[in-house]
Amino acid sequence: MSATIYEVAQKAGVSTATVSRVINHTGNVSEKNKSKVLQALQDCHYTVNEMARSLAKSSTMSIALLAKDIRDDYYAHIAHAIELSLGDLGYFSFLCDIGYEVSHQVECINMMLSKRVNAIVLLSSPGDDAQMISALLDASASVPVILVNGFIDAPNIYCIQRDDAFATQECIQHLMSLGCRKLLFVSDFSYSSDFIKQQAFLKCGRQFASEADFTIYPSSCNHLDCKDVCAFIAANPSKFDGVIASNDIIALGMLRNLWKLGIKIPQDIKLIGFDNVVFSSLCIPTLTTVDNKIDEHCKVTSHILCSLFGGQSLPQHHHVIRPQLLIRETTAFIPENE
Amino acid sequence: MSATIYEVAQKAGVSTATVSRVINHTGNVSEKNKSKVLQALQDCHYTVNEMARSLAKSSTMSIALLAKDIRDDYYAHIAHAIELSLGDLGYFSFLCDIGYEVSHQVECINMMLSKRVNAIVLLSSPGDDAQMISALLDASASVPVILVNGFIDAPNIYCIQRDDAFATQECIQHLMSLGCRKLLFVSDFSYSSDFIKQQAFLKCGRQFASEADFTIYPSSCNHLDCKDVCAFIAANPSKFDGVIASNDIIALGMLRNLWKLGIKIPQDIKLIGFDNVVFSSLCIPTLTTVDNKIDEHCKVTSHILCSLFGGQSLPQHHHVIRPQLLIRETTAFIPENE
DNA sequence: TTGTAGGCGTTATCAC
DNA sequence: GTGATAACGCCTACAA
Repeated sequence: MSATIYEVAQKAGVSTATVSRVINHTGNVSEKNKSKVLQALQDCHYTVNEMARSLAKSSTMSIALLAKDIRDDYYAHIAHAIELSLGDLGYFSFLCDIGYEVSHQVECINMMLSKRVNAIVLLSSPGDDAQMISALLDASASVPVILVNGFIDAPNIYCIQRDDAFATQECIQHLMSLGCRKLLFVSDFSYSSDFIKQQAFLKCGRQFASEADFTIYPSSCNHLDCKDVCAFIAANPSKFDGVIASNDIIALGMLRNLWKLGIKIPQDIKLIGFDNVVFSSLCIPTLTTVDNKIDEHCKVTSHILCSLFGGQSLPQHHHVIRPQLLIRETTAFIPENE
Repeated sequence: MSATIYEVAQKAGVSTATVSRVINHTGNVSEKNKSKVLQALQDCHYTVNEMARSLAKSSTMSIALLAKDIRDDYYAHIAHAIELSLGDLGYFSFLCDIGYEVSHQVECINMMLSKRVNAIVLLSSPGDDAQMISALLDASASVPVILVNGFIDAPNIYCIQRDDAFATQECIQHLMSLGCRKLLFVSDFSYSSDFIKQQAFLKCGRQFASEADFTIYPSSCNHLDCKDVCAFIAANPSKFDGVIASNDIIALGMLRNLWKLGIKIPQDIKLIGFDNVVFSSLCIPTLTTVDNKIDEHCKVTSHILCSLFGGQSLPQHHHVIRPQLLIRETTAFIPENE
């Protein structure tokens, strides 16, 4: 148990008001009293009680970062950057795992309201669950809500969205420019972004219906069970010439499994992933992938929060970030006569 | 601004005590009053103020998880698991980035004390900085401190350490059993565990001095600039037959770069990494690596915290976890006559 | 079963 | 410059 301000005041022979002034550098205190207080503070091993302080000031100077799964590299990076930039502003931010279960997610949001945080940043799509959306709307009534990769159109909710549809289009255009005409989309459908990519893929399919084939692999895949897709591809060797995987882990799993099946990349099939994980540039051949522009996410998020706390109103509630296609060896151009 | 308990009491026509009883399911309240309160709670959009509650109960039911860098997969996993198991106990835990700068780390620890958390879990070695150790000792005077991969011998400090020396020994034994006699250790020396591995490597070097050569690559390496080591190896083709990299990223970087230089793995050189990252089983050839047994870390950490909060005293303050060598293709045995 | 009132540790507004 | 003292919102004996 740390000492209270009373004990310090008593030991220093002054009032609690004076002690408070010294602690917070507010108001004038005579040098003599100041040093007495400083000494007493030391002697008592005093640590301020933030509960009491927050209660008295009715402000916590804290921000909650909520993620479904902090093990996700993408969100860990964003969280890290936000913590840094907000720390500079004097705000304390912390990260919470809210899990995949909606009821628990809602509980966490309410918990944050109980803790009287100054803002809630949701690092992941709220999905389309009505309960979750309603919880966020409720929250936005008392505190600004930032959605990183989600969208809710409401007064106190600010959204930053990655344009996955655009990125998917870029992938397709790239593949087609290389001569691919038989495209396959593979995903584990565990993120809402997977569906956005799928929709964009289908849309391009309709757009280019006369020029190329667009297929969606119907089962969910991850790096462990991508053997099924690969076997499927190997069984129909001439059916596909370009594959888009919704993330690098799947792509890398496929890269290995297709290699084992004797399918050459990029000669036989070209392959693209998403996320630009470290290993995408270490594999053989290096993986063409999409960079999520995490830095930009962070910049925008920080900017929103800073403006908000700086008392400025933000006209723009919806920010779109365009990912960038990184062309590497899995989509290298191979001249026909080779 | 959420309503206070007073407003709810007034609206329901009861006292604040009754409202509090309803909120906390403590004490008996007549059905009639209960429903009145419940209704008022709804009408006022009441959210409990945790600051006030914590102050009154002088307990926050919360635990701080501190990490130098939450982007580190290893710690993100541990943090995730701890959050889950503590949530079941009714404790709220949150993760904070404390950065690499000692002064900031100390600040964060003190901030946690101000917040009156019930425990501090440091997810990463405190290093040997005197300031940091002193801060942790101070903290342990008022709250239990758990060190995941660190060691300080003090009453209220509990330590969980990964036995990296043991793991390194295992790697060396494995390589020697395959006939390797010219071993190289490569690291980026950014973690304290890197030094432990290096020490263990040197110790084995002395132990097996008559049988084999042990070399430590003097510069710091990561996946980007591991080209230097690889060039060095290529320039002295017969000088090394086994490489231990202190983490998988370096190992995977080397795997690619050695391949580009025409050095065959495992035929020419055998390679081992550390951490068992996802891609270690997706690369070609698959990487022999060391699994950190994250699940065990979590189990032990959770167990310590549960016992502590359950009021039990823990005789054992130091837990050691043995990593496990996973033998894969980069150390496959190649018969001599092949 | 219910209400009153004191206390949790700070901050901040007054007088002095 | 300094010191009472009233908030801040909630919990919990204690009394009724």
